[in-house]
Amino acid sequence: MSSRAEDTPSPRWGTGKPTINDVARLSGVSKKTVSRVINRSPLLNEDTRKRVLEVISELGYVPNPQARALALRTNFLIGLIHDNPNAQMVLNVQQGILEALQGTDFEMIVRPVDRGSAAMLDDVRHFLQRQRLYGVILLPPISENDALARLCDEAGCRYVRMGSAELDDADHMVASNDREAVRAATAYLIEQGHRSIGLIAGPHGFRSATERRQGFEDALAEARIKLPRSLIAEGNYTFASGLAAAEKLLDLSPRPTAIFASNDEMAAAVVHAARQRGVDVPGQLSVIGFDDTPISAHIWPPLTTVRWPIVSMARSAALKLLSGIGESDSEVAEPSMFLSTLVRRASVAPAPNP
Amino acid sequence: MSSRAEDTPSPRWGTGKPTINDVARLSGVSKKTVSRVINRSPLLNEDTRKRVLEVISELGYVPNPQARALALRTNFLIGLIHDNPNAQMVLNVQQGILEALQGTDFEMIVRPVDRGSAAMLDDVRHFLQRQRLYGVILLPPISENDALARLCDEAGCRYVRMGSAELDDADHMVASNDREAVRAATAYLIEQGHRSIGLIAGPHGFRSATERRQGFEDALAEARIKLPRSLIAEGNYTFASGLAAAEKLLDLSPRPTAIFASNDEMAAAVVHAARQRGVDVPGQLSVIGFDDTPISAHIWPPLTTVRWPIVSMARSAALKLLSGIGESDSEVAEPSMFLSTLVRRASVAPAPNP
DNA sequence: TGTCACCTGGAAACCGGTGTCATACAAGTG
DNA sequence: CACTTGTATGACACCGGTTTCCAGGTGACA
Repeated sequence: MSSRAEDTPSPRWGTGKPTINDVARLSGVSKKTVSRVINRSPLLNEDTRKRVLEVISELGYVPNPQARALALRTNFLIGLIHDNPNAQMVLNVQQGILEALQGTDFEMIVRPVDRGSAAMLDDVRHFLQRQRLYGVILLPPISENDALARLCDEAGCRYVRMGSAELDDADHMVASNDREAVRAATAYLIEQGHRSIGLIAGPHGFRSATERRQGFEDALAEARIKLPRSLIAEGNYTFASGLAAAEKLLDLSPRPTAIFASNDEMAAAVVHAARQRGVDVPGQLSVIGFDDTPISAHIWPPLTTVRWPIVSMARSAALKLLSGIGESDSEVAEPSMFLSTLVRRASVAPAPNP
Repeated sequence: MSSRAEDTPSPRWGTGKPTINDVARLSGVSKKTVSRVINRSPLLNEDTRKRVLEVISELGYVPNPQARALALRTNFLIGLIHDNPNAQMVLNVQQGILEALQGTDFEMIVRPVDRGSAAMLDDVRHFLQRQRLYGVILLPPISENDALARLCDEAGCRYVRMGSAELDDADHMVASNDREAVRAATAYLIEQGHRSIGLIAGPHGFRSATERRQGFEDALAEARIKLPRSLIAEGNYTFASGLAAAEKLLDLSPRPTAIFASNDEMAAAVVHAARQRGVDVPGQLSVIGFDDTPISAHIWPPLTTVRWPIVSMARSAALKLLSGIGESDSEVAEPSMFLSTLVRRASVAPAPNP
């Protein structure tokens, strides 16, 4: 029909949908009044509200979120920025966030990033500037990156970091007490008579790794057990790295009688490596992991591990965002510290007699 | 300043950001011309374009996506609707979709739903109506729900279903050839001398379950092996259900010498159950799974399994959405059928001599 | 009854882009 | 030279909500 078309994506919505004007006309009030009904303004005649609501449901009117977003200068989107340490964890976090968003107008958009990439910060900056999200949630391990938090500040974007460390800043952080949880787990091994306990630490520079390692050392120190350097191996939270670390520990002589791995992937690798060389778990080797991911229950023997309430933490992080960080009107503060607990399964047995 | 404030969420963006008007003023052209530059309109003087681009980069101008969305009646959001069958799979799909969205203005929002819930369809309907997404991608197993596809049609929302069946409708579907892949996997077991092979089927009513079962039966029929009913157990793709099914099969006498499980979770359960009752895998029992999720490589022994190119499929599904389904101008059709392949690991051995 | 504070609701502006159409100007054409 | 054709640009309405500002109506109170 038109003489020439400029190149634009073809629209699709907005043809048959009723607008706020239709509602206003049919209920005999102004747009503004309808808007007041939608936004639950308290200064509003009860009869008017009812009438408008009737028309709304009759017409099946749904306010256009784009228009709302434009007018309100908020886009009702929460971002989840993560660099996938573990699929189950990411999905649990998504679940927690979505639980918090339930019943609100907010939605979640997901942004995986590449921790290793040099362009990571620029990517995120670009992302934040373009999308102008209401706020973002940062997942460990990338949440430990302070530059990222500064970036959010600069971009004027609210944020909450999930972590496994002490709270530096309760307004922007939700954390679990990894150190204490690992101390308790290690103490449990010691209780079972183990004296030669190997540690597969997390990657250098990660707060969670440090916390877990400290918890481990706390327990040994309490029991006055010395920790030779050789009993410490490092992995980067992947199965492959755990395998290498486990092999190193299992080749020691004398072999440790127990190993604490800083996450389940690496603990699974320990079990894997042990089986490969005919070492019986838990008969000759006890193993404890961390995370309580499904794999810990599915392998044989099922892993004793530390469960951290990741879904609750994520939910709390999202609520914290929505309740307006640092704004004085947040009535009930969301909890910021969560307790992890030891889940006892079959991968731990009393230490064999020498 | 104002005498009274109505209750609205506090805005946060839009205070300091340069707008298209700023760019227009500073480069001495009209808004429309700036808009043309942004949208890469071809009818545009090269010098003007350069000048505007300079001003844009100088100002650090970023177009407001909400305003664009409103004007274009499209919100540049792709929805992923899934009911979590498996964390790794969901995450792989997210990765594939995001790869496809890379460099476009689109973002992905995630919507997990509860397959069991009666309110599921209403939830989704409500979600689609409210968000007015550009399009959605449906993941199995929920993608097999025809009512859901109809819902998308009614809501005027583009969609692509990912599946494991034949293509009913290549415009709206991306699929893998499960049947053939399972046939090949089963044939491999037969090649290894197995004659008594158990099947842990997927849940009744699921297309993927049917396809895989048929592939299994195809292979047996080819080799003229009879399949007694007792060798078929059913699970619902969870570890727990796999455990129950595995126990049933392992308690048979004579015991099957191999088991094909319709996904890795259930295959892992078979290994788990076997170990529990001292049956050696693969010495006394060979196992094959399906999906090639990480657990298949991490348990001992590592599982032989069928890998389907889920990331590529998801990427293709997203590209299919973006390229405008059913619109005549889609130049190169996205591939719709993907081939799954057998990954041979240590869980299969030749059948023991009776 | 007059004054005033307090609700309520309408008109118009606004959020920040894009579409339509008109216009100015250059080049091609018979 | 008048007339079409085509290119580059601008004015202005519009997307569908929200907000500002103001006026009319109401009840309380002197």
